[in-house]
Amino acid sequence: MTTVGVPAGWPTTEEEARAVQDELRGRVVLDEPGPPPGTGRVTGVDVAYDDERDLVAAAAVVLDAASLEVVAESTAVGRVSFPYVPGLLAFRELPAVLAALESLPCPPGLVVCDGYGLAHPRRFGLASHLGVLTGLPAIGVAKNPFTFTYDEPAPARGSSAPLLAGAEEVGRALRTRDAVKPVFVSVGHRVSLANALAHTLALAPAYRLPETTRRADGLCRRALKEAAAEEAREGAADGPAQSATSRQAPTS
DNA sequence: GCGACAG
DNA sequence: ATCTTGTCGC
Repeated sequence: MTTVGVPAGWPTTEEEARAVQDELRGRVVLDEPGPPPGTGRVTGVDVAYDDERDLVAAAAVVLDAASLEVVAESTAVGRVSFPYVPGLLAFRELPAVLAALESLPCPPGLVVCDGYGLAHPRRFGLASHLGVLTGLPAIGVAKNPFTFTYDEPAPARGSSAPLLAGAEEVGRALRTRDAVKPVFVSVGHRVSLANALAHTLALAPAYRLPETTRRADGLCRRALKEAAAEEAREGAADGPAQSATSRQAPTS
């Protein structure tokens, strides 16, 4: 069990949060290709909320990039530290995500986020922010185009089209399944766009979303339900504090 | 000013 | 994100 406290100096207001993004975006590294797709480890992170009970649960699931089998996983539960504001998602999700990542029993390798990296109003979305704070290579795979525009990619799996902010390409709309709505991939930190696309495709052999986000989504939802149940059980005394759990897949 | 808007 | 049953199709 680890603690999920809010990082020191975490912004309280939208103005502070935007100032943090403006200051940190200069630290994003864009000239590294990142780990080769299909090798090493890839970690998916996701967060689930219960605003009623002021609970947030994050999960980190480490997969073997070649087999897509789960190598390790961890969860972290805490209190909501920031409201959802378009463009400031990282301030709502990162405290719990960072806690989950820190409680992993092994290195995460490439981190795949549920959201955007460079495809962001100030070019500093969740995946870039996570990358800068942890130093880890990171990419963003989102389910919606946010405020960006794109032309429909060809229907075949693997085809993609530029995700545009005006005339600037901030990512790609990538088809992971034939004739199914594309996912929106953008670079986070220390990974090239070409590799971000290759990783995403390799992680989504059967479903629209990468296995990393599917596994992390399922795990954080379970963790949230358990936390809500415990909250009710304890009558919300001191609150179930903020904790994290992790486990390693058995080596057979 | 109004509407849109990752999760 | 979350509220939510069944249903159409491979």
